[in-house]
Formats: sequence, structure tokens, C-alpha cells
Amino acid sequence: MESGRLYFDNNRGNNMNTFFLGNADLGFRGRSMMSMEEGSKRRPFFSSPDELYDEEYYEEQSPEKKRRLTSEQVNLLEKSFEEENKLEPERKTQLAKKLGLQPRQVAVWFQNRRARWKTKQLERDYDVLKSSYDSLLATYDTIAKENEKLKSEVVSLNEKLQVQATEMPGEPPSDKKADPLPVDMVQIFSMKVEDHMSSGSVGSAVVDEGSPQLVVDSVDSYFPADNYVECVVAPAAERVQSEEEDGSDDGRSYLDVFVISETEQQNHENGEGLNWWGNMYYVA
DNA sequence: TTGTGTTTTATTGCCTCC
DNA sequence: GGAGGCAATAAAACACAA
Repeated sequence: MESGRLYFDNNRGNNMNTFFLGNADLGFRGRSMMSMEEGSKRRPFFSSPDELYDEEYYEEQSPEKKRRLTSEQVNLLEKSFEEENKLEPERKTQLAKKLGLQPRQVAVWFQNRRARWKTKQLERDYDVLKSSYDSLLATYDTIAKENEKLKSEVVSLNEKLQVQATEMPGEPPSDKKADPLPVDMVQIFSMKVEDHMSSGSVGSAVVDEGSPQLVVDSVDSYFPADNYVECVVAPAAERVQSEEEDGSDDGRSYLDVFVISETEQQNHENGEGLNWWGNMYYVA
């Protein structure tokens, strides 16, 4: 420590100032300055100003005893702190004079007050961050539940497709998958997974108005967030043709839906074969 | 009355700035 | 190098439950 720093203890009771020379090497620190055997006359924490200035109380105190500031002193200090939480030397002297305290005491009070303010501020910041976190967590939970729901929808729809495929002999889905896609017959739309996640309507993307109301999902949310998933919707040419031939139009529009990865679409654009993993849906 | 927890006042040591 | 700020800490003052 810096030797020679001067410490003051203001004694309001008898208008005497006691001075301490702080020096750790000499063993002066806190308790060592005071006589611990001294009996203490307790006063209530919330006392009236009159009680606080009770001469008898102060006269019985040892000059070294640590004393609480009066409520008036604290009020004035609080007011001053609200105006400016840093203390210029001039203001410190003025306040000290006004309060009947040592400038050092005023400085210490401001120092401690800044520390309390900082603690409170940290608590406020923590509360703000926590509520923000809780809100995000709630949003995440909602999205996760919706995701689960959509996954089960996909499973259910796939099961229906399996049933349909078995009910239509002579048209193995595997042949369909192998067909090259007639580009002029398709509508392509894109859905970015991360946009999907952040939009208000969690869940399904809908084909534009000109298209049949086929609801298409991104199949699963296993795609990396920044990957695009392409859904390709095409009229089921073969089935339409077959219906026209045998007059078995049941009033349904048939569509082939393919879901491809970004890589697969690139392959398709490069004239390479596609590995389709979508299947056929129909809508009434 | 006593033990325990909290608040307030003050000290110490280190750091930065001028 | 001195002044002042800050973090860590001590210790008195105080509140309160058992």
C-alpha cells in the first residue's frame, strides 16, 4: 500500500476529528483501529433526525466507532449522486461542508454508492437477458413441436402413398423415379429452411395460386439451415393421358411431386441423372 | 437473548491518468 | 509521483427468526 495515506474519522458528537495513518505494515487495518471490548449502545436503524442527533448517544461512543450517516445526510448525498455520480474535488468539498463530514467520507460514500449502483445494474441486465432467453426458448419449443407434428404428417402421407402404389399395378413408382423431368412442365419453388423457421406461419409452404392447392413440406428438418430444398411439382402426364384414354376421370388432378437436394438440382442442370426421392401425391 | 444474514461505512492494494 | 477510481474485504450496525 502507499504509505502515508491519511484517513479521517469524523466525530460529529463532540466536533472532534480523529486522524488515522493507514499503514498495513504497522498493522493498522479495520478492526485494529478500534477497541473491540467497547460496549455498544444500539440505536434503531430507522431513527428520526432528532434521535440521530441525540447527544447522549454520540457522547457515549468511542471517537473511533464507525457511525452511520443520518437520513438527512444520506438524502442529500443521494440527490447529489442522482445529478452526477462522479465527484469533482470542488463538489466534494462543498458537500462535505454542507453535511458536516470529511471530504474523504463523502468520497468514500460516492465510491460505495457507485459500487451498489453497478451491482443493481448488473441485476437489471441479468433480468433483461433472462426474459429475452425465456422468450427465445418458448419460441424454440413451439417450433420444435410444430416440427414434430409435420414430421408425423410426412410419415402418414408416405404410408398413404405406399397404399396407393400397391393399388396401381403396372405403374411401379420406381419407373417414374427414373424418368427424366420434362422441364417445360414443371413449376419450381424454393423454400429456405431458415426462413421457414423464422416466419410467423410455422409449417407448410403452399404452391402458388395458379397451382393446385398442394401442401408441401420440406420433408424433414434435417437439412442444414442454409441449404435450399427444391420441391418440383409436375402434372402426372402419364396418368392424365391414361384417364383420357379410358374415360376414368375421377375428378382428381394428379401431380408428381419430387423433392431434390440442391446438389441434385445442380446435377440436373448439368444434364446429369437425378436421384429423385419424392413420390406421387394427389389432391382432390 | 443469541445466532445469522444483510447493509453500510471504511480500508487496502492495485491500476490508470495526467 | 500524486490523485482518484475500483475491486475486494473488514467490521460495525442493524434486522429478524428461533
